[in-house]
Amino acid sequence: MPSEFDKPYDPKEHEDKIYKLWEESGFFNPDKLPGGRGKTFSITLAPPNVTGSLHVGHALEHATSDVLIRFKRMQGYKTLWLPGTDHAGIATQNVVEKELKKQGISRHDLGREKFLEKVWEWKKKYGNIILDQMKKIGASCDWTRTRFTMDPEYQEAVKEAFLHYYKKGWIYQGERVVNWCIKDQTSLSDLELEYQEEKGKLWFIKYPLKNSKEFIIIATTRPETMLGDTAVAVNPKDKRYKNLVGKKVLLPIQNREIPIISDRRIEMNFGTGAVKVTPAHDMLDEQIGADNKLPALQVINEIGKMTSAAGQKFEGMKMLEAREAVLKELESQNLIEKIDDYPHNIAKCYRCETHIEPLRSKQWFLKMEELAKLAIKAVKSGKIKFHPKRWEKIYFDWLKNIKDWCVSRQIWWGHKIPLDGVDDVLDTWFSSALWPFVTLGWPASAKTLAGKSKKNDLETFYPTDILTNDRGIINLWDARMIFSGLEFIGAPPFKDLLIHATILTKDGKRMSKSLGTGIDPVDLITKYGADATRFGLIWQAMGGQDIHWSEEHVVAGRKFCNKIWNAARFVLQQTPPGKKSDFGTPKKSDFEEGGNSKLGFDYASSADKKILAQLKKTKKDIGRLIDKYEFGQALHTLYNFVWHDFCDIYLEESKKNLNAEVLASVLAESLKMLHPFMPFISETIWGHINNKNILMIESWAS
RNA sequence: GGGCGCAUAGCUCAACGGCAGAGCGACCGCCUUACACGCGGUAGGUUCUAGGUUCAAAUCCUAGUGCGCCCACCA
Repeated sequence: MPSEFDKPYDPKEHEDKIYKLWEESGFFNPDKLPGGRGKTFSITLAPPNVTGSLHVGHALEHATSDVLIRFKRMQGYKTLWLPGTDHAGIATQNVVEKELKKQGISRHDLGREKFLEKVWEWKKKYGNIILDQMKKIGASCDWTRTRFTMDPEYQEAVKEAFLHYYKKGWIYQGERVVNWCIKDQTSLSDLELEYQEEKGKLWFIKYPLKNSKEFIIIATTRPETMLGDTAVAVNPKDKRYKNLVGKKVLLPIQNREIPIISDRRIEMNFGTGAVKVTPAHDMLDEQIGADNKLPALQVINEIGKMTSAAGQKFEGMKMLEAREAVLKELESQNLIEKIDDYPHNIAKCYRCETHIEPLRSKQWFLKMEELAKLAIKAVKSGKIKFHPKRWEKIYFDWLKNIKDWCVSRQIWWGHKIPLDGVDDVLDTWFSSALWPFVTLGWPASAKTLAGKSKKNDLETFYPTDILTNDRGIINLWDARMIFSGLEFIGAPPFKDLLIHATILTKDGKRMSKSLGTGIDPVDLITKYGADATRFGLIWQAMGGQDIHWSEEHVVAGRKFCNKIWNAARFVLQQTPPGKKSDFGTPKKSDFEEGGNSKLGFDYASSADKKILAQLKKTKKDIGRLIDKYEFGQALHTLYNFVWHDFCDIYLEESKKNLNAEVLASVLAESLKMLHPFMPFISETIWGHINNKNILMIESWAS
């Protein structure tokens, strides 16, 4: 009886040791796993950004992936869970810039090369913190295969992918109004915006008609852009303005003649039904401008200041200063009809929260039409299944209304666009989209397929079995991985896409680091242990439903650990030292009449028979539930069996009427079932009752 | 503006057409030799509201209220 059993279970005494044991065994690596293992089971980790540390949502994701991997490993699959991190372009550039700002340095002071060195330093430090956090929660990833989205091989792969599209004619350069962040100095995709309601105003401005004393009144939230107006537009069905279409107005301040045109996209019910058209600073206006062959006048530049086209009076002013100046001027000319309060959504950069300035700019685009079709078909046909199914809708809605993907970014940290004379980098999601196959060796592996006796990773593990992530990146990442996999490999990157619960704060708000509402899983692990943390997360995240964070379940997990610990202690007390071999596992025949092992049915009491039957059922149920990704249900079932059926009833019974063999084997089987969920404590106890194998690779079926 | 999700015990959540459950907390007994991170017991619910379908509704339908999320070019 080891003395450590004399105290309550203390995870700190065991977890690091156990993790080291697993790592040294080599069994995280599928190539080192014993046995035949014809079937494979693979997951590529959703690579966390190297921007900082993980939160409790990641921990849930990693705990559930680890349940699957450990379960399948014990079931005899050749299991690979491939880890890594993402360079996360703008996000990482931003945090490093912030860090430098504390020292009073900007990235421009350093210059591109020196700045990138700093980012690499950051990556080295924080990339490792993230991976260490994963180890703490017990993730059984194959660390020998760890990848980073900027590894040299990865850079080659991104180049290959880009050029593949380029040769197909799907990459083109276009000058368009894009979402421009005036702080980060880069374009952003629609998916990289966040909207925030602000108390704005709606200004009603009188535009004088040419050769007339009359006005047409337009409504706008952005009066400063009027300096770049090249038309006024109304709906063709709008009777109020029918006789004005085709006439001209004299644009105030600029004294420029601009036409009144009609366009069906104009909403009659908004404002006055007449709209100023500024093709250089609004996406809809740009389209209207293109359809009506209007010129585009850029009056705001990429740093958010007025250009010479805005007129001498305004040139060099910041956008908001210009707004005041323009309004003052209009006021003095008595051209403001009225001002309404108008709360509306303002687009902001999702990384730095600066207002987005729609701006005309030369960017690289990837044609999406064919790729979107591929992605739609893969899910429609059932090759890829969403869990829960309803998330498909988010995916289809986006793909069906897809716009070409602006893949260029004007930042420094990222994959360079592999064309001569272009110093832009690629959208970070362009490289993430290739993750499931580049991490398995594409494109090099794809070229060396023929004639090899040993299969390479891509052949062996692609398509992966399941991917799990938060609903927030269904389109940003999942959709793009799906069409990339289909385009480059000819097969979807995974079979199942599991959208897990989003963990909200107790009062239902999104967890956010900046708001200080995030919870660090490492704090929980320190306080309660990794198994308890895993237990709490899985226990609470029953289905795909959002959950309000609640630490009580982690408390329950800690208590459960102690319960298991003490049950093991009791069983060890009932078994004389040196009789480790008695902890065999029941065989199929043990559950059947006529079985002749000493655990056998015929030898057992009714209590023995009952617990063996309950064990058999529990094991079956748990296997079925894990395969359905119902981890919470599986854990509840297991908890009920271990605590109530085994400890409360059978253990008590065995105090009166001991069958040491049955007692020991039920403990052994319980540990196996517990292992995917609570790997540390189960492995620790296993070490005391069995000296042949480590539990991690014990056979589930037995 | 459109779409989706949620509303069940004090709190966090199960149950998805057939007697409403768990964890945490509360209360009352117990240091019963595995475990007080425990054991035994108790209290606590008109399942958001109003209708409807059904022999039967927390569960299905309709409308409403509240909360959360996503999408969208009403400037």
